[in-house]
Amino acid sequence: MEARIEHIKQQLQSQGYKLTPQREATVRVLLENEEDHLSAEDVFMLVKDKAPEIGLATVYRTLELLSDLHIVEKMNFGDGVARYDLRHESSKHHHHHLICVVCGSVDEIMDDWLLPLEERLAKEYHFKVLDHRLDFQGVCWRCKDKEPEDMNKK
Amino acid sequence: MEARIEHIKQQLQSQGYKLTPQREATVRVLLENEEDHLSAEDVFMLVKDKAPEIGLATVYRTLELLSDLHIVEKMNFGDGVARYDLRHESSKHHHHHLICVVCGSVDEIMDDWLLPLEERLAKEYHFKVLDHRLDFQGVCWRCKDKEPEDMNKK
DNA sequence: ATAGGTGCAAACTGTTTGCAATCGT
DNA sequence: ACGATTGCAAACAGTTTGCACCTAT
Repeated sequence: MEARIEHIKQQLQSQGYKLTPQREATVRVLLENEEDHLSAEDVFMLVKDKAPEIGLATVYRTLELLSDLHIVEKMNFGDGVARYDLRHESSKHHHHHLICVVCGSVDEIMDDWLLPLEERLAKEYHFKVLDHRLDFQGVCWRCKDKEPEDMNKK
Repeated sequence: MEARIEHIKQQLQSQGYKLTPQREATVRVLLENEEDHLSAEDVFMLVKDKAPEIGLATVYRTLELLSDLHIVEKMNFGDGVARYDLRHESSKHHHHHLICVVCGSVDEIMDDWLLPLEERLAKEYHFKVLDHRLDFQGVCWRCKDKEPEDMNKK
């Protein structure tokens, strides 16, 4: 964990940015919630525990910066709220999301199932794929047992 | 075209809603721009030609209503703007998007390539898929020839 | 008359920005 | 001292909502 912070610090410094206390606190929150797809507001509230004086704008600026440096990934499920995830060190991992329409949970699956499709796209549509995202809406295993009372969204 | 409006009218009426002139004008705009992924503001401006007195709120309400009835699909590429598309009559078609990072164009491909994956999800993750979306970011055939000068986003 | 629908303006939400104060080197 | 960074508040964009009016039954 310290090693990963150190690594991020170097990434920042190599681009002329500093790892300020606020930025470090933000990164730590992201590290501690790596699987959670936090919104900026979520991050803000968690960071306040570590650095109570921080402002929401700083969190936004930090997340934006980290996103520009491809240290975090900014994503966006259809609800108009940006969510942020630390990118995993190795490989441009493509994660896919299982979004439960009942409880709102977002699980991740990491397999890269789409390589064959990308090849097909290149061939049939002459489209050069740089990245992709794949989200499934449905019912997660946790909710599948409960009675299906409220399956209509909102 | 008139037939499709008639069909939508019946869908509305079967749920107790009316096809008011404003709603009809909105639907016509969607029909005339079926491939365009219009934002609410786009729709608003186009509808004003047909029904100048219409308010933006009505457009939002209409799009929301049509979305609830699954007549249009509300979608959202990462830019914080909701976009709307008429759903194609037949089948719950899953369209996938080819988003060009150079020119911003959004092409659609209609094939349903993911059925095998959905089966695998059910088996391996016990996730019941209701819908999915798949977007590819990359370079479209139109831009691929031009020199690759400006590949950095924003 | 009554319920649904509309236009307008105000409210709200998530995000960005201007700016003066502050920090680290 | 200098440029980068911060906190705050105000600005912003897209969307939603409250409400009085309207319009078909």
